[in-house]
Amino acid sequence: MMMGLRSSSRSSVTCGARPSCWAMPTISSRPPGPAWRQGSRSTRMLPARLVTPIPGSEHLETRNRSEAKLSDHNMRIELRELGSHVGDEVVIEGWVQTVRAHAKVAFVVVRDGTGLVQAVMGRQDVDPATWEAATTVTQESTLVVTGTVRKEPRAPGGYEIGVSRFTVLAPGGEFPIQPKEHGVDFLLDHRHLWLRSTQQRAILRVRAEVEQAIHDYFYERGFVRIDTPILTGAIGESAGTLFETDYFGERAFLAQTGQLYVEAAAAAFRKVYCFGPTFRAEKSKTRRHLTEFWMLEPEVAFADSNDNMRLQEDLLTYLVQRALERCGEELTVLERDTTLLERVRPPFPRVSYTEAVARLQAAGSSIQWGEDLGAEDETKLAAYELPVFIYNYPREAKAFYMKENPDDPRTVLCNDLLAPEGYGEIIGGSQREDDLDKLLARIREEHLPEAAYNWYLDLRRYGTFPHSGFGLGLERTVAWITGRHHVRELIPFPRMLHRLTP
RNA sequence: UGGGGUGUAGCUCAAUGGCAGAGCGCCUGGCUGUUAACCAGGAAGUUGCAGGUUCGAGUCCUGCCGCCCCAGCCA
Repeated sequence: MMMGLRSSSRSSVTCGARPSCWAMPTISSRPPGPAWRQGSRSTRMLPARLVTPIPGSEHLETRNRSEAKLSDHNMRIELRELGSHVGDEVVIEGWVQTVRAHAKVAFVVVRDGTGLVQAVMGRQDVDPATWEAATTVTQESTLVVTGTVRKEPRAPGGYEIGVSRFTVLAPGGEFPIQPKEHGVDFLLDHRHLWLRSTQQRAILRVRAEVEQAIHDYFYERGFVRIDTPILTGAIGESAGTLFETDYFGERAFLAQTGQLYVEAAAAAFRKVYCFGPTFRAEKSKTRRHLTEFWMLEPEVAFADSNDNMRLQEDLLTYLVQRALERCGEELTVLERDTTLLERVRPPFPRVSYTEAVARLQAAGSSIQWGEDLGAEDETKLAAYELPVFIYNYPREAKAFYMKENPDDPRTVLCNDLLAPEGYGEIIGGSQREDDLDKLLARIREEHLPEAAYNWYLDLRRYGTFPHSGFGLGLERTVAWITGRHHVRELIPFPRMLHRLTP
């Protein structure tokens, strides 16, 4: 959340797990596996067939349409529906994944974004121009292929298309990303092309599913989505961690949290959340940091810190279950061991900060009460199968807006949630200080600009109320669910230190 | 900002201080069902930049630059 306000070798990217076909260029150093075989999403969650007769299509160029004089039975389909078209002559559009051309038979594996299919032709079964086109086409060339669908156990995905027409809409050129490992830097420089690879597609599908699950979860529970501003005014010392921009001659900053705004909205709607991009100018260079990332921030009126933790574990359980239920193929492609994910159920273990320090000291750590937990400490504490809550930190280690713990004023009512398997902090939350005088005292103690927080203090002047909320880092959460090492792969176009393009 | 690595063909990497190479990709040819196909051949290099040591530097030394990992900061 917004703690910031307080004061404010190279390696090869395994884009995939194994050095393998470009379809899953991976950061090197992983054992080979069969992930590339899992190209097709098959028929899982296939809704009604999305069949569109070619004659109605607007985007195919005339020449292609005229070349494909289709009978009434010819249909343009998406590859995910392939299984329901066995025996049909269909038209597919997509990109070349691999080509295997022999003297008298050729195989072209086509990806259309919804699935994968092998197009096959015998030399004597097609005209010379078609044969020439299919045997000289290169990776990522754009195709329109007409042919008959049949079951074929030898084909990837179990089906293939016997080609009758094969049209190259555009050449693939010398596609930079090859069927092999690449370095991280190279892949990130080509992120716009890397997205097409099997593992990257799987990763981003899981991300999209989790995002949808977030909205579904809160919608079904009566939360109101509040979109908070991205451009914000000056708020003082914390500027070092904020991206500054010019706002008609005024200083403005890109938001690093929506929390203050959802606190205001909580008094209007009781249960609210915001979910959007957030910006941190910290010069962090670790696998857990991005300068632009997506954060979910629920805020609930009349919820105390315990209610807050219950919401967190219930939400996270829901998100993990959704990913397991609907992204099984993606997790398989990613070679994610899902045994631990399947056990994610409330309640999660709860360890107080004070207890955590005692445990760490007993284990030989030199940490002293009052110090914030380091990454190594967190990893030790997260040695559970479930995510673990660490709650009630010393107030000096946390943000000004966190509510003083009535049972131990040295601490505040807050929690971090540490994911297992070394993924670390994915949530930070707290009960908010709802007492005007105490909040004001904290703002002064931190030497924050009081005037900038005047409207925030109004929330305590006019019908103040107990409330709690938290911030969940989307990329960190999805990194854990998908088992990826670095958050940069969990966002389509990562923004990091010294990386602003593509 | 510290600490540790690393930089050689388009890409991934080799090369005791002694002729700069392989695989992939690309081009040419061969091969009825491939599975990252395979076989044969071809094109492809200012070894990150600037100095230095040496008969000789990709290799050793100094400085600079880029990137990666870890830490701090946090989601």
